[in-house]
Amino acid sequence: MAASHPSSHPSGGPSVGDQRDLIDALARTSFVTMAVLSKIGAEHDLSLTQLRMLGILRDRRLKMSELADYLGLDKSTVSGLVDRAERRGLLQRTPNLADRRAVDVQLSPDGMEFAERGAALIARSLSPMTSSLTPADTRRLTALLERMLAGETLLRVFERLDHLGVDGSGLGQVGA
Amino acid sequence: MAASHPSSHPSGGPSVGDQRDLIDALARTSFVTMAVLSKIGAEHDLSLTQLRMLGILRDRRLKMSELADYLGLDKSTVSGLVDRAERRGLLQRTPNLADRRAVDVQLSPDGMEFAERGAALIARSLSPMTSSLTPADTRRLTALLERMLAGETLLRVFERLDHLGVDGSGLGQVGA
DNA sequence: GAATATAGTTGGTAGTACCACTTAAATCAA
DNA sequence: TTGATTTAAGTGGTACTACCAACTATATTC
Repeated sequence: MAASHPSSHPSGGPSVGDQRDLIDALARTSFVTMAVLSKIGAEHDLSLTQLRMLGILRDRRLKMSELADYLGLDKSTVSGLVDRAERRGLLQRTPNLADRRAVDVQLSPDGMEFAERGAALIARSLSPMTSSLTPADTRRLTALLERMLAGETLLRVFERLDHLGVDGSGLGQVGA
Repeated sequence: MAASHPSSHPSGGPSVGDQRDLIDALARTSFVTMAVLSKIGAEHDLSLTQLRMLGILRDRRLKMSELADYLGLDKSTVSGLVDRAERRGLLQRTPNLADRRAVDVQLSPDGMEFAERGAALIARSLSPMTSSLTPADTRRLTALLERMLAGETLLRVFERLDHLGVDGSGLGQVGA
């Protein structure tokens, strides 16, 4: 995760080194961000995944399988996640009216309040990191990240990964 | 995870809205980055944590407890992680010469090669996202992230979280 | 040299996440 | 319209992650 290479790149090249630097910075940023999120979750007995689930359900009511798609997880995994969250009173299952096989999931009033306060708490916990920037840099960084993310969704990212031969050119097999 | 608020902020204010925008962008970026990392790991039977461990050990040889600190995990958790990685031949435990209680961990030759190829693969997999930026923006974004991260380590972040009363002003208790 | 602390491991528990399988409902086809 | 297939959700089983409490062996301190 820590690159070391000449920071200038060969004359006409596509700035491979710069890309590597950015990727390193992204990875580090992400680990820090995730660590904060997961720590805050842990303080309230919520895993990152549960946190994410609440975040997604904050402004949506979804069928189980849709929720699984959003999270990028197997349906059976989501069954378990929803079970536990329902047991804690954070969300509710209700039968889907249009399709009697399907089950809708939505936050309970308690869950909604919990999610609201959680979002505020997360913002507050990350702000020490973000506030080390000047206001102008803050806006610049946000703009750049948004430009980079434009049109990116987990689904699209995964599709690329599937198609672009992660396997074919992969790591080979070392262990069992 | 998706904010919606007026993008300009009241005259003299400390740009609370801008901070929120940045935090949103960071969270989204992190989820995408993590999703890619964990997908690639999964293709090769490595969890995010294992991936991270290999990344850390790529240019370091550490005692178990130091590794635990780097990862922010309990020592017993790291015992298990190292067990499994060792079983796959990715790393080796060797007794520490200076302290006979301690155990050093380092990548095996296989593990080193694995980690090298993994780093390259990760770079390739994230590059579709990063390459949507112009070379100049790539460098700008990297610089801003690095400025933000300057002096940030997981330890410092966690310390702040501990001291800054995440509990006191937290979410209250809703579930069990 | 005895009390205490530290390094690492073990055992136990809860949660995450997968796959293969099952059941019920919906859709498609002959 | 019945019969085959697909789809939604959940079960059971396994492996891994991560924690805590307890334990062993070595270090440090008094």
